[in-house]
Amino acid sequence: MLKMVTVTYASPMATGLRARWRENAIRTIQERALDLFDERGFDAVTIEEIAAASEVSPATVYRYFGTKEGLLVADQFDSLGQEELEQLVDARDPVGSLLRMVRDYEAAAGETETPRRGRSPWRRVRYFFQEPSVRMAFSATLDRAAQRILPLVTTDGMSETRARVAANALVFGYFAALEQWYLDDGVRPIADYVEEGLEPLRGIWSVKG
Amino acid sequence: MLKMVTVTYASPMATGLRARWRENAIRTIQERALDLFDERGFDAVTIEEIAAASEVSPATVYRYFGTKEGLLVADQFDSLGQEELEQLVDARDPVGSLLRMVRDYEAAAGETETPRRGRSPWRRVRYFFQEPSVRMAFSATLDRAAQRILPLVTTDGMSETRARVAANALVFGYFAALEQWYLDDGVRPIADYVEEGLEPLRGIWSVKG
DNA sequence: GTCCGTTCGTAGAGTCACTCTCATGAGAGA
DNA sequence: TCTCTCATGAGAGTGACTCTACGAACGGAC
Repeated sequence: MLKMVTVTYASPMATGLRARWRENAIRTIQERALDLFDERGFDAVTIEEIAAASEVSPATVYRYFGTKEGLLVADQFDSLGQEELEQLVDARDPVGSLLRMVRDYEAAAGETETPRRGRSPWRRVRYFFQEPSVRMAFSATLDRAAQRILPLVTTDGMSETRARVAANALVFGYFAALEQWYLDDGVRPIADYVEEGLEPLRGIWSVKG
Repeated sequence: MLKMVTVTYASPMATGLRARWRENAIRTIQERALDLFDERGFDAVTIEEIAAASEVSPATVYRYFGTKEGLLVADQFDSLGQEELEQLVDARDPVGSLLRMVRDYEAAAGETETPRRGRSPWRRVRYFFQEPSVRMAFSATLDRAAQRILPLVTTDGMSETRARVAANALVFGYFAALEQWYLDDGVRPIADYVEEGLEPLRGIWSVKG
């Protein structure tokens, strides 16, 4: 059975008590889940166990994450509003835009998270590439991202077909770069891989239609 | 629950009685399934019903197709041997190779299948883009295809990262072209969309690393 | 501080995709 | 014709995911 879900994520900077609890629960569930996955493997852990370990009901886990895979693939992209996305993406240079986003993300992550292994993002990303069903869910997220950026990477005079190809190339090219980063044990920053790997794609946006 | 499956498909030109029956069963199951899906929608049909309509046991459906989505996404690529693939793909011009494969496929399909709507490939492809879980399964197939062609599209001096990006761009670019073809109601042959859409990707293999 | 409406987590039952094991029967080879 | 092989079917089981109330606590209004 292959399910697809869209989940509403918390609004940024929630202030109420209720919202605070929610944010905390989300974090707790994700951490407990990751602990269990690391300990016994993704398939061997049930949602019920995760819920119990997080002291919430299974229904709550589904409400927050939609699917088991959603526990790992908390899609950054999906939570972005279309307007925010428009501000981030420059149709003239989508590769550069992506690169900037990756750099910003890495910088932000470097501040809040412990750099040692066993911590994010390593811990999660491992499953993206090792656990087939998670990889699939991640692919689906990227597919959705491609659809969303489609209008943003379409330059004047570019045919719709080429625009679609371009969007997919960009997004799944990022996937490829990320995988190489993972396979290299993350010795260099992700941005390096994206920059080097996607360089040839720049031609797509500088060639005449 | 998101499952991933690899299924062994029938060897080409099976000669025995047993094998013949098998091939026939596979066709029957797929057709009955498609009938039911068209009639009541993908989600509303259970494997049990498909099995009953095809006069086989549910276990057999799973044996042949692995998943419910597998009934629609009978991956052409997965059934190809690596050697065959190597003969088909020219590392100098992967886009051209893909184009040739698409043209051959369309030509072959044009002979055996009725051209009118409601017949393949239209009937099946509709689900690729409309049914989320099927779309996901198709993405996964393409992802696997990208991994398989990786060594075949790597030219001398191309870094591994760029090779990965190239493979993904090619395969998911094809996805994009196919979707545009679908959205256009298939008025022009698929090959046209692939040719036009992937044209800018040729630069990837003609640019210096 | 109290009351009310809304929101949100929980309980519980149900569906169905998918797995596994085992026994049987029918093709395939001698 | 006999036996070996192996695919099929039967049946039980697992667990992801859904749906429908229900109850409680939050937040605002006064």
